[in-house]
Amino acid sequence: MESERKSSGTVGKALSVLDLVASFERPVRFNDILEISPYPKATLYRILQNLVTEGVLTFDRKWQTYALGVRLVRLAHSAWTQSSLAPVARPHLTALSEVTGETIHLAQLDGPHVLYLDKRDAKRRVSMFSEAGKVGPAYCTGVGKAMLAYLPQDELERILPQQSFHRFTPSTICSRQELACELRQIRQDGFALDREDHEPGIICVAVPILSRSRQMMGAVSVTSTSARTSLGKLKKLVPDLHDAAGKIANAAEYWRFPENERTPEKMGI
Amino acid sequence: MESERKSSGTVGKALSVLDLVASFERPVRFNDILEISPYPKATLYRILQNLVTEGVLTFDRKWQTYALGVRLVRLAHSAWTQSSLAPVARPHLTALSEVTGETIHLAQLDGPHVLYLDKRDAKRRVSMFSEAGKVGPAYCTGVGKAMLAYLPQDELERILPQQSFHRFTPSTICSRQELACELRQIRQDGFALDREDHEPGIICVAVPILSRSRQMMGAVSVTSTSARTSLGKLKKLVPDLHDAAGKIANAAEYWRFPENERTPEKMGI
DNA sequence: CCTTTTGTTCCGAATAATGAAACTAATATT
DNA sequence: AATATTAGTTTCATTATTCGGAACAAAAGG
Repeated sequence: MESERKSSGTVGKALSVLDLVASFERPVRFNDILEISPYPKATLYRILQNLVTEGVLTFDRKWQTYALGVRLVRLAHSAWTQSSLAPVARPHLTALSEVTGETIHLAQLDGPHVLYLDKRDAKRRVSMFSEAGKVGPAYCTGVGKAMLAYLPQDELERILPQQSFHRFTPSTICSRQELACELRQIRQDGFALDREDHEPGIICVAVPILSRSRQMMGAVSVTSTSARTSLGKLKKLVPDLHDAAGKIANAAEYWRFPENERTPEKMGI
Repeated sequence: MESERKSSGTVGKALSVLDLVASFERPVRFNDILEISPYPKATLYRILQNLVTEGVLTFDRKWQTYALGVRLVRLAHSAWTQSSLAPVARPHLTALSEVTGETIHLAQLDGPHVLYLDKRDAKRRVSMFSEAGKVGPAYCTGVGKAMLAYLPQDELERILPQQSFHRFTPSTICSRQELACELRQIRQDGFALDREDHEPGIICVAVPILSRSRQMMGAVSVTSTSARTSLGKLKKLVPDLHDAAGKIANAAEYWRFPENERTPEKMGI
């Protein structure tokens, strides 16, 4: 396991420690965290204690383990409601899943990662909490590539060095050069393909969600298996995807300020 | 709007500001936050900037608004997975919802609040993200009272002063004395009732989830409307609730450490 | 009983946060 | 258009926290 980059501010350090704890999938002991943390023992100790008293970490004194606290769940609910595309996108995802009959994903970028915010299963029609909040790599997923392709140059350059370029399958993109080339292609086509880049047998088409001012807000995708369908057939769904993405972008722009004390006109858009 | 209590540590302040932002249901401007914050302008400004650079808040420069960032959603997913009862309780909630045919809630305490972690609707069989993470008052909900009743004295005393005792309906409990009395009754009965305490027409039975060492871990409830059923009939479901709560507690104790490097025996339980 | 590993406390030095006030940029008012 | 008001940002000397090496304590393992 690698050690994270040392953050500067006090809150940055605290958050980085939260990330460390989150990187385990189980409650962890002090030493587990210490081993992968860039902080000296005493410092880490104090940060952990701090986080525990703030209720954002919990400490199980019986097993001497730390785990992320439920306070975060409450904050995340607000985040999901007030700042992600999820609530606004919900009806459109449902519609899309009915039209296509395939698995649908809604994602946004969280730093260098793809963060899934909603999902419709091919069978089950409803999204689940346990799916939202998952992260994946950006350079080798449909939604990830669709988003990277429409990111402003400066942000892209900040994010690219943080991609791992790990080879998951024979068709995974493994270098900045290849990726740059692929992104150009995506901008030309208006959609991104996942040709079993991340998981063998899993293919997908994704389109970016763009605001009227062409700002990249997220991405939607349709996923399937190469056994059930082909990339060619999936491509036929691109118009439906663009349609959904457009509707989501629109809905987001209009619903963001329900009580429009400040109308778009006033702000000069 | 009231101003929050000033937290001591640097991270505490940062978190309290996050709470402030979360307390709005929409993106907010600097001054909106300033008005309800206990911090001077410059201080709040710096804290906000910090949080933005950490990615835990986002700033929309077009509208000059702050909103909780998606980074929190990722952290919450880990919290939900590694520290809440939700993943472990899931199958048991499903079973309970099938037996009762009514709405089921799973909740834990988050400070003085009830935090809902999962929900099964009477109709739709699956839980949704938008439901998990919601908070409610503890003193006037079934799950809340069930949990308070089994809280250690010292923790209870820390939490009680933080209850608002707002009168939502004619039957809401509005004082510490009444509540203390009700909690005694609950400990005697082993279950809590919501007699339209919080919302008119909504009734519910709740039981605490207790570990083998009688530690309170959370609560489960069955909710219905007074139009459809009665408290008397709901009470008949108490055995099913206790059954589910017991199973959840068991599952939690055994599944908490999947790879038991440290077995309960070793730890001397 | 001793050794090793793991967790906790101390305290002077280093760093970061504080907040009043001055300043700039947007709106509103006359 | 000029002025007043409100909203947002920067500065800087002061103050409060955090840092982290090292010593200490407590378990776990021999």
